[in-house]
Amino acid sequence: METGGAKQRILDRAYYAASQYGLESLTIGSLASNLGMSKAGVHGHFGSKQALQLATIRHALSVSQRDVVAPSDRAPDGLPRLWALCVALTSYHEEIGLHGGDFWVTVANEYDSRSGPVRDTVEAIMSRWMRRLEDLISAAVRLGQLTPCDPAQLAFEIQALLDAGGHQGWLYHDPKAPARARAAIHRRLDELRTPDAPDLTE
Amino acid sequence: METGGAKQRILDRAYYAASQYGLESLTIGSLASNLGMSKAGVHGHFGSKQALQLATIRHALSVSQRDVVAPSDRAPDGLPRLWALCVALTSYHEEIGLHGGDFWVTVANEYDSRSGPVRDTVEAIMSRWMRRLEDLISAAVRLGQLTPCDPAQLAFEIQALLDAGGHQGWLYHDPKAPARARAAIHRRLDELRTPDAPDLTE
DNA sequence: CCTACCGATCGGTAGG
DNA sequence: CCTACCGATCGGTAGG
Repeated sequence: METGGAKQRILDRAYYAASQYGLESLTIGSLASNLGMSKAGVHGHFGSKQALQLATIRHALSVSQRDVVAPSDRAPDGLPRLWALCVALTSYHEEIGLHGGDFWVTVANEYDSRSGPVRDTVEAIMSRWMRRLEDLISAAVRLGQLTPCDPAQLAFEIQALLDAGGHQGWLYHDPKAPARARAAIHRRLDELRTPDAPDLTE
Repeated sequence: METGGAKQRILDRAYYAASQYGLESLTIGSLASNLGMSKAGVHGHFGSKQALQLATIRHALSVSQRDVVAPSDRAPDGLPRLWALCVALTSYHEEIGLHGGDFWVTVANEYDSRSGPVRDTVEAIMSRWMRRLEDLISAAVRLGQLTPCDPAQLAFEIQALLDAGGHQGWLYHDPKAPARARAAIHRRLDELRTPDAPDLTE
């Protein structure tokens, strides 16, 4: 069970390419030539282009889990963890500033009007992410950190700002976009925060 | 100068397809077969695929101008016009619920990490749109309808919510997304509104 | 607007 | 993992 093998190299490259151009425009041929391999060599690791797309999604999921979700899970449940998650993601958007767009923003938009197994997988993962935001909001209300509100509505707004932070920065070559998203989320959470809730540290 | 000719039929179809799948996956062959024409017949109207993409963008611009921007321009300058524009766009997102995604949301995300003439055209148009939002915000402040704020920051937030209203509804099959966007923008503008500014009619 | 074609590239397979 | 293929489709052209 080697993790640095050829399959991982292929997935790293596919993840990198899909973050910029999406999963539909991935081609086995260009992936192979970028890696100095033959088409059949790449193809054989997955069996079909769709299997490669699904494997790339799973790879992206493990990267996000490791780099964004897991660190923020060390913060206390409720408002601190919600805010830590937003800071982690917007900071991640700032860091990847030189190597292409955000995988999930790109792919979620690519598949929102499509159908098929790849779209269904993307939707399931994004739904789980929205559920996470809503659960953290509900916990924050239950813990008396946020005044009661509609978790689905607030999660929609937070996700809108996070997406825009990972997208508008690219379209307008504006490196301040993630910070704008973070500031807007901060203000929104701060106005819903109860007087004795913990501060939102920047 | 006939406006209902073959070229318009091609552009209508290309606009429809690109709203769902983007401009990169447009193919002259599938466009031709959808329209009952030959590939060369479609190709001849534009001369190149890139010219077809650019013509489709111009077509989309005239549709948006007619259906979204022009009606809201009849509202008074400043806050009423800004709010009318947001209502017009989110209402449009609700209406197109059955025939594919929003062209600009799809295309802006498709090209945010790409380069080339098509991307440059998309960026220029989206920048002009952001400028419109910022100018309406500045006017509202100047007219004493909004308390002073950073127009670029508020425009970022409004655009984030508008985009999400046109995207999350598709990804999650949730027809309430445009209304969520409208409600969030309404609340944000209402909290910045001065006491004697005109009401934001729903 | 059409038919008939061009070279390039697509995903995928055979055989090793 | 490779070479050598397959049929299909890509954008584009010639000629009418």
